[in-house]
Amino acid sequence: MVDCIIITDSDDSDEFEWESDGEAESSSARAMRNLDVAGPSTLVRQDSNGWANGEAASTSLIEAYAGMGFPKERVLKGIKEIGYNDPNALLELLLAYKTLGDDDTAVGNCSSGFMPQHIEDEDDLDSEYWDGDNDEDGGEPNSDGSSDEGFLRKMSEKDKKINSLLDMGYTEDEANMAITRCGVDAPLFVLIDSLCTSQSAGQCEVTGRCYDSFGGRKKARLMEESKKKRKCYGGGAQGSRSPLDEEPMPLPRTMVGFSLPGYMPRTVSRRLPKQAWMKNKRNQSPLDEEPMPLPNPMVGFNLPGVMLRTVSRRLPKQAIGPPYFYFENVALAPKGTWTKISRFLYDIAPEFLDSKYICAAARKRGYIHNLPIESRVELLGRPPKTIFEAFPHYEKWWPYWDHREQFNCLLTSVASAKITEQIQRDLASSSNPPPPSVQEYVMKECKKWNLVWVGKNRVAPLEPDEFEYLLGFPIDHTRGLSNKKRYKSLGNSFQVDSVAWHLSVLKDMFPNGVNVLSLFTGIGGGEIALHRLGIHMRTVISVEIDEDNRRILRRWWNQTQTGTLIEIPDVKSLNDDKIASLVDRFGGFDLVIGGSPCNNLAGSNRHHRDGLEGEHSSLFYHYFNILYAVKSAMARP
DNA sequence: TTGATTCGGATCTCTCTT
DNA sequence: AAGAGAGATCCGAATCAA
Repeated sequence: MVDCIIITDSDDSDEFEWESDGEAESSSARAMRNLDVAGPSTLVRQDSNGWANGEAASTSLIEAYAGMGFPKERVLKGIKEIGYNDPNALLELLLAYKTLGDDDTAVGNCSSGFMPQHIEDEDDLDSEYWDGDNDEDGGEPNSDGSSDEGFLRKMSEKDKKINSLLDMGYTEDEANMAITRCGVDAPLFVLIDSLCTSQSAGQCEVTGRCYDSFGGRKKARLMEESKKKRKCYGGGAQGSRSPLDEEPMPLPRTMVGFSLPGYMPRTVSRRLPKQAWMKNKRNQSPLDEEPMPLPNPMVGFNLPGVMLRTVSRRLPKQAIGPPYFYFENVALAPKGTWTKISRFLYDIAPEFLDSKYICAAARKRGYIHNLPIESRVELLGRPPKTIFEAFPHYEKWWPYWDHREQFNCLLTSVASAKITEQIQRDLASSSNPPPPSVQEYVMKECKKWNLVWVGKNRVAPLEPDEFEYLLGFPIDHTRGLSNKKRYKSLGNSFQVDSVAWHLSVLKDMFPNGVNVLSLFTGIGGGEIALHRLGIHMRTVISVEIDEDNRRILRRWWNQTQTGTLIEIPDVKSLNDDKIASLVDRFGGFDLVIGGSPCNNLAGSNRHHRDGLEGEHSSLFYHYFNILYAVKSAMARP
């Protein structure tokens, strides 16, 4: 029994130095952000209009919307029409502009392509599953045509299709589910196949405990039908078995599949032409999930300082905390991955957020959580949103033809000297400005590797401490490791400000602090987010396989925290008994947080992008298992 | 159809330690 | 000399937006 490595009680929170000596001129800005003052004063609460502390909205507002991808001219035009006082209406107008292109005249009659106002509709629809209450019509979550006539026509079509499916022996639930999933315009055969697919997928070959929310009502029928209907996909190819196969794997609690409360309308309007659909089907195993479209822009449910229309999502009863949970992974995972993850996590819609709306570097991530999403609070000391805000000293050598304002995703490795030297040679032997072909090559490499200009014709990768700064970590947080290791650990971590935005709702809910179960802790992005929010961590059970990462967290903990840190190296060792014992010992967990390994999901993995069943990414199922075990242990009297 | 983006990995060489 | 560890240098494709 060596699992519990360390229990630490530290009482000194003032000695840690965020700032290293001899920083370049940007260090003052960095120091400002890294003044690690926890507590209410670090928070900026938004007023009812969504403006932080009633902040004036003029220039920063325009910049904020421009940062979201809206042309400044249109922002100005929108402000002329709406004024500053109603950001929700303004955003809606901008989205309408975007939807309609330049045809502004029709704005008044059009709903936007992705606004969360549809969420409640879908929510209602889905909540029928949670409540087992079918007495309401599922409704049509979204439609471009908003006229009454169009609406009635669609409802009539829908009724016809529901009746057809009822005649075939499907239940009203299933019929509604298929229409929700495929759209009311989908041909009948598409609806039938979607039911066939979801049933066979839902049954898959997983055995063991079952958390079927249908309460067994349909199970026998599903078992029988899935066997029968799998034939339509030509046999039993079930894909490769995961390393976890020897362990009983609970089924997802529901098999609702693609009907996601809180998810965007595009989810339910995916319609493929028959041929494309057939082609698509041929390339998928019966277990493949429907793809989940990503929102564009990827702004999550709301952003600091720019509140969208108030989003109120209703979670399934089983998903409601305690414990609260927070799961993170790459947004651009292989097709169907997020649908599957969501299916395992109460069918909660992922919140897709690109951190470029929070900081100066892109980081497209999906977050599934059961946290409230209203009344989020922004950290004081907003992170820089552009490259020059973050590193003003680079402006000196930045050529005018490099138009980057933000970095791409910070990965786990950086460019070698060979690349930067090649760039230097090419530029030195070119005219000034260099010819378009050279510019194109240089820019491609700069974007690919996040290179910065550090001298005449000279580019260089970001330093590890610059990674730390951009990702919201204290400067020198990972110092002491090799550079290679620092890049790797940082590249695998959270963007702290983004996560803090989501977790900020816990501040008022747990004035006495939280007990945290932290899975795949890494270098402690979640813990640092909580700390920067001024949320006291009474206990953190941290599960992290890498000794270097554990050491970094331990060092940070000892210098900033007064609570108890318990480290567990291997997530696989955290069985139900151990979880029950921890729950007993600490009185349960308030937060279960973690981002499971993305190795097999990430686009830059050329060798083993094997999806959720890959060697590392399949550890997601441990997150799922552990969450359910915690919930189960906490439910016991 | 094209272009842009992407929490990576295998293998080699170099350096340091024993 | 052997081994360990760090760094360097290769290596496309899935996915999505335009």
